[in-house]
Amino acid sequence: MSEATPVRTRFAPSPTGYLHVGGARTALYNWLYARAKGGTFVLRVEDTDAARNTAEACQAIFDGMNWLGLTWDEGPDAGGDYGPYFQSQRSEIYERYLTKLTDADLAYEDDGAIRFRVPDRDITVNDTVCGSQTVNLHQQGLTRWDEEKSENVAANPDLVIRRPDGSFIFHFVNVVDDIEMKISHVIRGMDHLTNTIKHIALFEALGATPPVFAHVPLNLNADGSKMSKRDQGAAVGDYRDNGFLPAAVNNYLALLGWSPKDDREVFSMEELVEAFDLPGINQSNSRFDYDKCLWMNAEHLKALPATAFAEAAMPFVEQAGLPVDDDRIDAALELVQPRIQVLSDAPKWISVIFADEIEVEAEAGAKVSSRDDADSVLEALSSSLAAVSDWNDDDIKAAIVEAAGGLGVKMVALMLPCRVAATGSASGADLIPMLRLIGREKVVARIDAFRQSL
RNA sequence: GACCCGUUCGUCUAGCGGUCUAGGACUCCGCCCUUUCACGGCGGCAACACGGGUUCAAGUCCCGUACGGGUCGCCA
Repeated sequence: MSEATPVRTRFAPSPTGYLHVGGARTALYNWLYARAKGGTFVLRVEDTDAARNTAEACQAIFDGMNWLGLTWDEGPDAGGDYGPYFQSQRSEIYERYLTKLTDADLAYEDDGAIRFRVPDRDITVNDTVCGSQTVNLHQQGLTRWDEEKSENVAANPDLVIRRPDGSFIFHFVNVVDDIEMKISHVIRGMDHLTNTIKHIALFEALGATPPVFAHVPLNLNADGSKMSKRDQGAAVGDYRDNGFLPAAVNNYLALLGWSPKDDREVFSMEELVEAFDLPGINQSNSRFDYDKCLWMNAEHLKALPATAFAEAAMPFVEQAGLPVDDDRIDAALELVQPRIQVLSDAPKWISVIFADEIEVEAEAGAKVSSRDDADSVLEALSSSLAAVSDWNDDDIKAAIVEAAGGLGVKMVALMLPCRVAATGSASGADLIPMLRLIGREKVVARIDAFRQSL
């Protein structure tokens, strides 16, 4: 029977001006589940709080989801049979459902507002992640916690579903929309778990069968605090700007609160769809680990074909003002692909190839200049490299070996001085290919200049 | 305050009564590889919140405590 019910999941964000990673993960789980089950993923914008909802705020959500590749089958722009997909445009539907309630005497007016008559009986939610719990809302709602007084005060257990100004309350529209949009599975944050009892009461009062619920644990900062907009890694847009791959972010987010139950960690989107299922969702909150997210991105970067990597890196190269038409760009990118963690690192690593002048980092420079033989080492390097007629990797290496031989030291001893003098840094991409790309004249000139500065 | 959910290495997690002297991953450290820098390979440090039960046997089941999170709105 349930097999016959088509899977329809939804992500219902409220436009806040950015897509939060917590929201993105919820969206991902809904998307993944719909894809895995051959179902439909619906995007619905919960913009009933008109004051703070703007077109730009909505666009930020769409941009974030599009970047992640979490495309929706129904929703804004995509259309669908159950629109409109903005709650602000669905008042007529809500009025119709409200009439159902009032006609059945399940709602009544109270001081201009309208309240739903909460039933005085046990209601049970069977959550896929958290198990089942039973509550009598009527009895529990008799008192309520007063924040200012710090004590419980008498309360009306009946739920306000429409304000005196005619606007509807979240709990009501949320349920109505899920009924109207034929949502089969509600996958959302654990913060809604307790509210779900209210929702079920509403579903039942409206004569609808509640969907399957799966409340996923929350993501917190590394220190256990709540993630807010300013926190590192909180906004999806930052990942795009910092050179993360969407697949890597999805991969990391998927693993934060869900596990395939084996030792696999690096997944493509297709593999994620294949492996994802509701029982794999964990029950406890998790903390965001930016380092591991970086590692994940590096893994995805390394797995990219060289052309795809170059394509992904190019915007960052261009933004840094590097000569994108230079024929050494592709070779340079190939050199850094296995080494960088985020695409935005690429320009830093390769800019030294194209720069007219370089600045030697103080710490790196000191490592070389503090050596007694610094001057003779640099001189040997300079003259040896200057004499290379065919500037290729083998001959460059041979020249360094030769310089070392002349000084009676191993080649290894010259690598760091050479790197620092030619690139200005003690670390970076594979040195000999780097020297090749920089070019003989520049390499020699830089070594000489560094020697002068000693 | 009431109610709800949770608690395995610093972090993400595997574990669904014996195979756990608790496995994998990130981070950190060491070794190897190597022309440097990295990658990679190998190895190391590091956890069952606490207390009671149940059981021949508990990380795994039950109860309590502590801690963390959430909900109690005419916010979403």
